[in-house]
Amino acid sequence: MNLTEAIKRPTLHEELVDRLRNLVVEDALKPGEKVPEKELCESFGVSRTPLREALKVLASEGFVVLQANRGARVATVTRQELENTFPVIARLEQLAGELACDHMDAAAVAKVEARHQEMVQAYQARDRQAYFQANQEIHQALIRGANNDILEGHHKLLAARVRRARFMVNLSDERWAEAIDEHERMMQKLRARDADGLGQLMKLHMMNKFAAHIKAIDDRSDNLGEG
Amino acid sequence: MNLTEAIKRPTLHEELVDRLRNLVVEDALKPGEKVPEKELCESFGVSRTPLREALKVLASEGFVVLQANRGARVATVTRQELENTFPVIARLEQLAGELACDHMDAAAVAKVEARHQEMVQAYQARDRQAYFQANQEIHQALIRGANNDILEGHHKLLAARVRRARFMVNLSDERWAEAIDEHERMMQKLRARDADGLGQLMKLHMMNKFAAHIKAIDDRSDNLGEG
DNA sequence: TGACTGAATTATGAATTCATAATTACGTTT
DNA sequence: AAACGTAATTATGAATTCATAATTCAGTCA
Repeated sequence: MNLTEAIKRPTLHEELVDRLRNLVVEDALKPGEKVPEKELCESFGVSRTPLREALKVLASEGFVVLQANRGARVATVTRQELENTFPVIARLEQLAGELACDHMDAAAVAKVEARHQEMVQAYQARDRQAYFQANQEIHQALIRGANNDILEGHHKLLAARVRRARFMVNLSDERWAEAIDEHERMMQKLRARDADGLGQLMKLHMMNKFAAHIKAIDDRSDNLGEG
Repeated sequence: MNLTEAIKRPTLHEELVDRLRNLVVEDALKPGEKVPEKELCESFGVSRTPLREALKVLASEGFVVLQANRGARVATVTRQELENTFPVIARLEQLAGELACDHMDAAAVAKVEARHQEMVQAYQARDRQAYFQANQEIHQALIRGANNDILEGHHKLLAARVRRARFMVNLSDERWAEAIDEHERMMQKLRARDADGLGQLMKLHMMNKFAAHIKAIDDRSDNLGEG
């Protein structure tokens, strides 16, 4: 055992990147808006240099777009981008499911079981907030259980990139019931340590989730007469 | 048709990020070395501000690691990281293969065919340089053919991250012959527009490539007595 | 009144400066 | 001579400054 663990104090730079990314993901900065450098500097109490460094990083992650001599704007997530991102996330989740079956220990599986029960209860109570929370924790636990930093990192970025889309659409009752059922089957595969099975289900679950998402967006567009 | 296409002059920032990343990928800056801020500033003719911005981006991409108050070092690609990265790339290639079958037009397929022939000829001439070149172009064309920017971007990053590993190991004659055979079968699937088939083969091809890679590394370690 | 011109203002990109942390060099002590 | 402690030097992170590009706004002319 190593007693001299490296001290992990987050640097100003990382801190700024995280805070800024959250502003975008949590929708405090709206898509298309220009990023108010000055105000952010004041509210964070830093000068422009570290803030701009953070913006460059966020740009490389796709959360903002830089326009030469015109600063940064919050990236808009287009329909096309959603459709491109979804399958990639689905494949990463598939891989994660396979690896998680092999790598998670009993304690980790038990934790997922617990979250799963919480999620089912949230569903029965029709508590969307609690449902989303438990749902996200389950997926995170499975990704984490895959024990693959690269996979986790890329998944995290992609998931954050489309998370904002969640604010846009409501989960239909029908889809909600389906999702619960899919999760139930996923748990069965996990208990049985059926790696390929869990992977397949997770991929399918994601693609279904995304299809419902896209459908909800389309329906709303129709209502607004946007073709 | 739009005659007023936006002028795409690469900004100093992007230019720097690309140049620096190339220094790492092409092994001009060796893993573990500290990044010589001063010299790079002089050789690029820029001040520290934009260079450091670029370093932050490279850090988020994983090519360098930042140590608080101790600057940047070129990231070392560990065995563990290779083993984590390979399966992720393989899944992305699988998805790319499936999408490419659906999206590539006849001209694009013809181009891949041509590169494939060049690659086979390079193999027959045992011209490793030409082989690697053609091989990479084929994979890039298939990824591009998937017509999915998100997929392409993440694949590009991951591929660049492990590309340096190519410098470390030699392709064995046995594996070389296998690889050619796998590519031949991939072409058949592409011609037949068998999306799932091509995806499966591309995943398999990647995993085989990586297994050979790992084996070569292990063999060399054995020779050096590194256990 | 509305579109155009050009000066004033502001925002942006990049260099420079400054405070501080880390490293090195040196002298002291045992 | 080796190890420790301290001063000098260097490197780093971040603020500030500066030159330039973009935007705004007032004034002019059709």
